Amino acid sequence: MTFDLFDALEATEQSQEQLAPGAFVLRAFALPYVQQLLPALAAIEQASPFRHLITPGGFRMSVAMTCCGELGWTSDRRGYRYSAIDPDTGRHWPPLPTVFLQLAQSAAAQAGFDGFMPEACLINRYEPGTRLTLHQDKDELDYGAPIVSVSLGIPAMFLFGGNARNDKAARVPLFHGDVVVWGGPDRLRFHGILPLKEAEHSLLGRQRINLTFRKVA
DNA sequence: CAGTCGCG
DNA sequence: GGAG
Repeated sequence: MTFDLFDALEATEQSQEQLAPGAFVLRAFALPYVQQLLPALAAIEQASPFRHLITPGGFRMSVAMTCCGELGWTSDRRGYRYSAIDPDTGRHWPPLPTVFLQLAQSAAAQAGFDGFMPEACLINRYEPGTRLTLHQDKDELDYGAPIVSVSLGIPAMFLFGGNARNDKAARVPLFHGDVVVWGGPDRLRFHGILPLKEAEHSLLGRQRINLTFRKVA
């Protein structure tokens, strides 16, 4: 039988780790919000279903994505962009639920970023095998605001790299309820997710949901 | 190059 | 031969 610490670990008490001067892992920070988060997520998914985006290179992303908020992030052969309209439905993205905003603002403040006002929340759905290669979040006009990233469901190995693609990336296991916040001098750090291991979560099944909050403009 | 692939 |  195979078994390791990565499979067994899951933070149940809140704690804080500093990855860099402007980057923090807030363990279990989102747990008090989960009961309200999940029904809000179900409503968003019904209005703007998850879809696999195509990169400018013509490849299908393994993560399934949707968005909520005034603006949503999308990609196609023409490039990456933020849009007020969901290109799949032709309608506005669902509004940012109050509980989403409360969680994002309190996590940002906990990491030292007061007054965070995101207008976009990108929602990524991972299944075992799904990955996100090293990239920068640089489609926003405002790099003064941090990125707030919430993990729900099965664990994932987060890669936190440097400001250059070839910089060696730190590996940070992320579990249900963990929140990562990075901004200031670390706002443009490369980051990604290794292919997820097979796992099952009691609330979310064989999936990981990631909420990423950004101030776009 | 938010991708896959080849190489080592 | 597999992971990164």
